[in-house]
Amino acid sequence: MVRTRFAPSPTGYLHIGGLRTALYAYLFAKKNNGTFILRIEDTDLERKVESANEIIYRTLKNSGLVYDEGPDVGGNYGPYIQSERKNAYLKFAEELVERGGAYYCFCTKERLEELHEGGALKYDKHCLSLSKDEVQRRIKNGEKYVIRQNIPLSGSTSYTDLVFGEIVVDNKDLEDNILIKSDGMPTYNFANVIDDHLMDINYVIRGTEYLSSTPKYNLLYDGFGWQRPNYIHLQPIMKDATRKLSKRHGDASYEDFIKKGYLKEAIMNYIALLGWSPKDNREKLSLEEMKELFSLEGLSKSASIFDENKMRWLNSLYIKELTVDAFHIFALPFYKELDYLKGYNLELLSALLHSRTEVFSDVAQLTAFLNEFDGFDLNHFKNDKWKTDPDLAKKMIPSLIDIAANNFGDLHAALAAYAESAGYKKGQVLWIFRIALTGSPVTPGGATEMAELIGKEKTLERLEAVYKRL
RNA sequence: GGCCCCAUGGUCAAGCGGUCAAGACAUCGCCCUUUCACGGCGGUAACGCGGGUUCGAUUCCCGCUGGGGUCACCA
Repeated sequence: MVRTRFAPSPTGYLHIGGLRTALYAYLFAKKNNGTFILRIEDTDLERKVESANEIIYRTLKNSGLVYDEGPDVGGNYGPYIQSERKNAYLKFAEELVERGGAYYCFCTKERLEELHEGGALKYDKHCLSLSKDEVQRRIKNGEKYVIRQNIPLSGSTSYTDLVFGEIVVDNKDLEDNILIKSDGMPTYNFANVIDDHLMDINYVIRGTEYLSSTPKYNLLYDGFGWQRPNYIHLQPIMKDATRKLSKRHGDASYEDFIKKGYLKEAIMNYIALLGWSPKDNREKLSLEEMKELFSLEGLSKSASIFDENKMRWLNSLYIKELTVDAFHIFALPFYKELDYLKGYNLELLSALLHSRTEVFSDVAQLTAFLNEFDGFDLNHFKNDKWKTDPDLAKKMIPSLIDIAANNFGDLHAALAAYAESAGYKKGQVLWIFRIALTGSPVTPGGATEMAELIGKEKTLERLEAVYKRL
């Protein structure tokens, strides 16, 4: 039975990199009919952000990564928040001390600093030599202490990572890290191992920042006589060639992308492809399909750079699959942001925008011409293909006004008839009509569609205004 | 700096000793067209460098270079 876990620390919003780790852990579990667990790692009281837990629950649920066990859904291995498990850790640490895998340390911050300033690369095991009696005495005296892992000075520790293969690290390169802090809380190093064991996690999926420290954790498993889990380490998602995607630099959060008008299907689909590819190289995949196709062999050993362009493309694919009605519901909040849209037929607008929108926030750009009409560049009338220019526009517009005033109900036919009788190409008439009406060479639809959207009254208003400028 | 990891087009990526080195995004061109977009077709563009091993290396080994990670009472 496969049991995987996603174990974020609640320090803020959930960003794309963390979400992808969660996605892979989820997919691997589901692919193997296993269990996916959420555990909150909040042992660092100082960095803890109160609302962060809720954001994590919400993001995971909204994005479709339903966890089988977790703080807010329960399970047989609870509690699922480390701060609520505090009492358990010390007991295990004490057991490990008994077994020789750890020891009490009373060294002060000052001594540690001196040590480093003296050129020491790691802790010198100073307190390892303390006798049991002395340790007991000093604890009784109320001296502050930590518990450190006792790592052998020689030999090496290795393990097989499921994506990177065998990793060997010399024990001398490992430090006697602190397991229990002086505030009584465990460090990540310790809590992580204890909880993974207690929760029967047998596949640990996490970022490569742990790749070379995993031997330390394995030594802990060994020290307790526990079975080591399997490890799957993931390379990070990068912002560019040298920088990791980070919370700091703005918009790497899942919820920010949703706010920008990305569909969750597109986000999940895209991040799945950043570091993994299915056997058949398909690119548009639903969560269900990913569950089916997921395999460890498809995981990449190198980091990948986040490319919003490609996510936009995927998003446009998912938007096109929406019905116009569904599109309209998604678009509505974005329309509301745009005051100038008041009074327009928004259903009609949605129908026009549906095939032209990659991300919903694009609607501002796509409809800008409705707001920025006055004073547009008259050179837009110039079109090489249709051989039109402002002069031709000036000549044509009085007739166009006439047609719009009298044949608005059947504009297209009327304009076509006019073109024929006046000896113009239909394209010429329509180009000039559209520019005169919108002031923009790029519009979400043709001349008559724009007229329908803008309405008869305003159409006439705009045509006349343009004529005056010419 | 020590240790660990990585290295195919601008980007994501197939490839796992013999390929004209896939595909996708982006980009460019053409077609379609009532503009734009959609759609269709096509083009440009890659194995970091140097040694081995081999009849033959993008693929295996070593070194270099480049990049990342890690060396906390953070996770």
